Amino acid sequence: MRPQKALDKEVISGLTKVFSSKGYEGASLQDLATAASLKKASLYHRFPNGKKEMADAVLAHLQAWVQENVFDILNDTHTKPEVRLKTAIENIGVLYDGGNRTCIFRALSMEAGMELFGQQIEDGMKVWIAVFEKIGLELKLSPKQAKEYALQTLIDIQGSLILARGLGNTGIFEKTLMNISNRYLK
Amino acid sequence: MRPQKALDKEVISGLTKVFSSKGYEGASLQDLATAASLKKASLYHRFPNGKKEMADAVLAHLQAWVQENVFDILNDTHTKPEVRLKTAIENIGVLYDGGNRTCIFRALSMEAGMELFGQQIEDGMKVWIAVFEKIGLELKLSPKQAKEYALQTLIDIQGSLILARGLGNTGIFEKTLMNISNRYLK
DNA sequence: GTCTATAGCTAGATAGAC
DNA sequence: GTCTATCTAGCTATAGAC
Repeated sequence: MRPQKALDKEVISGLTKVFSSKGYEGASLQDLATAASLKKASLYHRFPNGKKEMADAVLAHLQAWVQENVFDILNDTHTKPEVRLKTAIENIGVLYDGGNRTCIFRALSMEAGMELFGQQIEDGMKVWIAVFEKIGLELKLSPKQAKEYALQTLIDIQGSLILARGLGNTGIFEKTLMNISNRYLK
Repeated sequence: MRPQKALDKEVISGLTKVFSSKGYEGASLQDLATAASLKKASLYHRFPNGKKEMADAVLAHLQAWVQENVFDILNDTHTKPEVRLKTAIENIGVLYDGGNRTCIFRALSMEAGMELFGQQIEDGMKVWIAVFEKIGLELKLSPKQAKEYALQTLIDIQGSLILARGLGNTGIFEKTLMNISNRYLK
């Protein structure tokens, strides 16, 4: 075997950028290979099932990052909930590169993507909602309020990312993250 | 000349559905032709500059609809602002088919689309914000609040559309429209 | 494990009959 | 104005050398 040219992490990182910015159909194998610093055939060696498997790997990688840096933080009952919330929201800022990166759910939820990833997107969103609902309860919100705040948190993140991109103004996203925090902690 | 087979309105309607649901790259000429009840070559007769011109026509058509059914309503100073707002929000519900339809800005704002439509999306969003800012002032909000409410209105619409689609639950969108209304009129 | 080369197909777009 | 037929370029994916 020839030596491994690109590290797995670099490959996934490149694929993530392409899928996030171009969507599933918009991402060509040529784009993906270039971003991964590999030739197309080498990508197929690592992902024998092709493009779908590459996107699955990206989703899994992001899911693991979010689990570690958002969900586990929010669920860490050894820390005060106010601190957990602040840290988690900071990490959400990192996840979306301060408003410069599109959410993968959005990128993969155009029609063709919905058929392939619809279930994963739905399940993923439900976990986000459940985790924010839980921290809301720990912050002494009523069950109804906790549910509403959790939904509004996701709406704010997704909506502000779209506006930030459309207006070319990442400040909208950063401001929205602050609003989310203030809503819980006021 | 042979008789016109499909009315302009039906053609635009078909193209709109395809671009909205599949995005710019995801929409193939075959998809577009089928939805327009025409063959590919006939589409090119109506849109000599191809796919880009078709998407431009869809954008222009939606813009005109929004102008008439949202912006003009909100700006109609012969009616009380409370009534204008309610009517405009109802029409936004119609525009997005109660949460079933994706916003065209979102569908066209993946990377390839941003290069082609970025300016139109930015300009379009700015008009939305300006119009909602104006109605906020008429409803006696402070200038700062009017600006914030207008931004939040767009964030809520875009975000709730994404959640509605991702979760397969249009109720989230309908609920959010009510929240927008209540925020202004409380 | 990475590469060059290429198969097989579909994309966007065009020519020309009617 | 609509159609069938076709072009070229790009797509996803594979074969096989190293």
